[in-house]
Amino acid sequence: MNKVVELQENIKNHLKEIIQSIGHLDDDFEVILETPKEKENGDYATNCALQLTKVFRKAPKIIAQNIVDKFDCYEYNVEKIEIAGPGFINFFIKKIFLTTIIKEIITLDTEYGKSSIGNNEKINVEFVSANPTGDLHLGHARGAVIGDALCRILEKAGYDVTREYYVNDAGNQIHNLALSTISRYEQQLGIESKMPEDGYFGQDIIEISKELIAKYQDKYLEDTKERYELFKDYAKKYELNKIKKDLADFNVNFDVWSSEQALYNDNKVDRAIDKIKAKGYIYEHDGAVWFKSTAFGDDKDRVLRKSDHTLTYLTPDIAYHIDKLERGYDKLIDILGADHHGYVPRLKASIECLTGDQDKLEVIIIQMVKLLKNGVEYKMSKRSGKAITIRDLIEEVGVDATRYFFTMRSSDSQMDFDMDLATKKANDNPVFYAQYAHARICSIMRQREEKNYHFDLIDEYNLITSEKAMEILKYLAEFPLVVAQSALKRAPNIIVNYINNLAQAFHSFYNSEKVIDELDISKTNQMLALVKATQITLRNSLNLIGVSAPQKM
RNA sequence: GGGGCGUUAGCUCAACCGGAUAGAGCAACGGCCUUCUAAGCCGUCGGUUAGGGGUUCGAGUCCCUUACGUCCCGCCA
Repeated sequence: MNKVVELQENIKNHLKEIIQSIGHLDDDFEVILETPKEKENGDYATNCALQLTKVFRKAPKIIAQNIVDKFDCYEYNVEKIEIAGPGFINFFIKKIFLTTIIKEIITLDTEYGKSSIGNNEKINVEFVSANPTGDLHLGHARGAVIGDALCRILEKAGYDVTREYYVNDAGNQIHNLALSTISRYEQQLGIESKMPEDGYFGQDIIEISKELIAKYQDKYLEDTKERYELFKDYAKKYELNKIKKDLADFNVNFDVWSSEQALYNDNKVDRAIDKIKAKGYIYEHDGAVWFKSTAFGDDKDRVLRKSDHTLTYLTPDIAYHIDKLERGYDKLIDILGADHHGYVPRLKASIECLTGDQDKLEVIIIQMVKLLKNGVEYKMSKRSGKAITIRDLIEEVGVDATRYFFTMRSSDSQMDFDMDLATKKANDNPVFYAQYAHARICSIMRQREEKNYHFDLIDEYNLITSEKAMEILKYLAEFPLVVAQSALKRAPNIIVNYINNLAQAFHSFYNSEKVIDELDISKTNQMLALVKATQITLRNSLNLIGVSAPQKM
């Protein structure tokens, strides 16, 4: 906890003591200290007097006055304290105190922003998990970006994070992938062959068939089990490798790739059914095996084993979640597309049934992305072969811009992705605003080296006093709190807002005062330290959303 | 019919546990490069927070309701 954050905590505790001393003994009462929107309203403000009107049966301003009378300004580095509006208490912190953050940031460097609110809790974040049957599209890209940013943020906030991708390498869609590959293979060899109705019509399947021909020529024209298995595995691997490469190029990396097929191989799927059965929530009806999920809040019971004895998608997925929990995670987070939200209650029902605690699973729903091209909606379809893929985004829009664009929106609002805007007008993208601030600082630092100025790590920077500089300092100091809040709310977009605010504060500062003043060496040294601290914080915050911090632009 | 998410400035979106005068960017308009990067800064314009009701000292935020958009409601995955 840095000194500024510590001060906030101390002020809160002090206020609570005062409130208790004047008669409100409720230990659960929490004093809220917030940063007012308007600068005139101080560095921090509390509404506690307003909240206490009912307890004390007095006007809020009188209560506020009672509190203010007892407040020890000297001890808490408060320069001025005042009562404003309906009864807010506003605190103005001594400027010199805010500058103590500079030394701390420079000392911590890449570590700055860390906190321990996560308490090393083991948390598993599963995201993307697209079927290995084609390219990752726009929706996957959004999920990938938000999932990855969330993981980075959780780690910074002190969680022990595992990034996991669940590969659906069994089931119907893989069957169709195999049939599609066989069909393309035959077509490439000049044989008339019909694609399956639910087949995959993308260019990638044709590529796979070409590779198979290069490898085996026309050896597999006969319809055999061997051919089916071989082509299936080949296509699966091809698609999965492509996904892995696309994600890696998108700056998204996973710790664990879990296979659905492996769950079958290890007999974990049958065991999952047995476990539910042992709890007494399995019954048979119309020749199928059902899970009585309505007992756990689902709106209808779910089939686990169909009357043709094959399993539904849900069954291995239950086994998968049980497996994750057995691997020792305190919490599972699934990041799912909005089209799967109806699936959540049944999954949670299974967790509730088997562990008695459905809150072990947390689901983040990512709303749909609508693609616009030339002003009209461009339907995404994995099978049309015409959809915009994650690869297209990397090449046409760029990794940084795409990541920034997806992260800046809250995951529960739908968004339009305007292809023309994202590509043609790339320079207007807000990501450049933040990166530019960083590049400007780097430029100052280059000058520093040329002119051989240094900045010493002193405790108090007495020559930094301007309003613009104070604005920056306040943002710098709250960074660890912002990260913590972003982690707790599972909301990476909070970081983007923060980056924007900090960049703005810096640009404004930059335009109003010179950092390097050749006539005032000691002030220059102090200003350089402030700028350095800003650079570190900008870079660390950009890093949380996987966006680069360029030296030059 | 049931449910999830959304509806805030012309457009795209913010708004911390219910707080003070609802903020940014884009667009429009007017200024600022002899000075560390003008991909920037400063200013102007822009709002019945979809409509209605309720809760209270106080509501964009909580509750009810209506409308609209979107997604889901399978022994598909």
